[in-house]
Amino acid sequence: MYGIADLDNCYVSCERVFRPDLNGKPVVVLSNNDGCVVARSNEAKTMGIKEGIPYFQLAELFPGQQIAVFSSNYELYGELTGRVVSIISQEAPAYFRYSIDECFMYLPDSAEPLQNWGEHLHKRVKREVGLPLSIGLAPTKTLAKIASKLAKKYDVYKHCCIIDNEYKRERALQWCPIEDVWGIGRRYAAKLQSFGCNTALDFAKHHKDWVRETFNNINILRTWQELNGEDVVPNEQLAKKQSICTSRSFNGMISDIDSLKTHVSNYAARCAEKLRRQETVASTVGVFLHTNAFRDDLPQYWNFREQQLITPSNSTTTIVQAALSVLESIYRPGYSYKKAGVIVLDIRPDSPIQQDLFDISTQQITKMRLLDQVVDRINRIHGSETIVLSAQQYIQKGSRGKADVFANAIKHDFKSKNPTTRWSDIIKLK
DNA sequence: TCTGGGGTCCTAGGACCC
DNA sequence: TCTGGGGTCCTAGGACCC
Repeated sequence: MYGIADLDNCYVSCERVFRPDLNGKPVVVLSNNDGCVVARSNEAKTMGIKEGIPYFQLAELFPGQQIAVFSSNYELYGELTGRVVSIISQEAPAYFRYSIDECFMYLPDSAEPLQNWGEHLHKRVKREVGLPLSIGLAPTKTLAKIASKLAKKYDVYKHCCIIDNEYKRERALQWCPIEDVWGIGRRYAAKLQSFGCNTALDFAKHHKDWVRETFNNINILRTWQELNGEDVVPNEQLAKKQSICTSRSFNGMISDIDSLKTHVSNYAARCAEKLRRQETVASTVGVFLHTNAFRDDLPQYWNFREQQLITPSNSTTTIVQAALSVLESIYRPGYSYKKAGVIVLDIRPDSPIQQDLFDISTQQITKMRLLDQVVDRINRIHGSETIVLSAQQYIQKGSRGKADVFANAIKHDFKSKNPTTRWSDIIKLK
């Protein structure tokens, strides 16, 4: 039996942990740069606030309404959800983290009543972390996802819904709109609806050959099989990422290459750090650059290029150098850029690297490795960007203060504090 | 003024090999 | 007149997820 444990309205619920006064009220959390709505409380959903609407439209669309707004605070969400995963690791015999707010679990058939187990897990997470967790259990992951939606929607399930017989399966599929099925996105949903499939059940009742011929795609065939009770969606194979990307939209627009270099250096440094954290190296470094696609009044330019490293690496210095050289090759003056990003690819385990005959000496590699280790340690203890390469340093107009990395590049006007990770934000009781 | 960020997988088609 | 067959690898584009 598979289980999925899913936090309700994750970001909003995290914000409410330290703002219990907002329970029962409409709350939204915005994307980076306070761009658009990425999380909504149930009250905000009921009001009709759609996911993804730009923040600046909120006031126009819902004039005079009291809506609590937060910038995203990933430090907080990461820390709180980490606590939830730690509880799941104690309660579930096997699990894997699927996203920031979801864990798949595998539960062997046993005499233990699973309903009680699920309700216990929910209560424990609520008591110890303060976050609302919904649990769905079923013979396949796709059905478990549907069960968790039911668990969220109807109080009668007490936050844990189990699909464990044919009758419940049919009822659940009949209840579930086709576009809510895991693996059916907007495109497939529209196509299925054009064939009269409005619920998961309509789709599941079609013949397998019809699905094969109509879509000619293995993923949607698997979804169909899973809805019919066949466990075929592969379990997450690799915990390690095969590509790592760091990108940001700018607060405003940037035209000069020097500012772009600073940003790209920082994104590259983040990628290197992510590589080291998962003990891997990459052999390709790519950079992309965008103008603002929403501004049809301005000339548009988009480009992406990549470069092979002679020796696979996770060194900040090496990755930053490569990224900057790619940036220079794709940069075109005369445009206003809105977004840039660095992607590292061809990722493999960091151990016996094949040393290239023509690359820098082993001695130098060892030196850079030690430097990265020290920098990582200091940054971990004293906060994420205490030490940076000089290329990463933002030069503020008129001042040369401490590198204020990202902070002056991203807008977050409504950010909450970090009482669980920063001494300066710790909550004081009278 | 203002429109997110980070991933995975599949398929078709072209280049190239023997 | 008539121009094979089988395979791999790479890339771009499109779909999906949270």
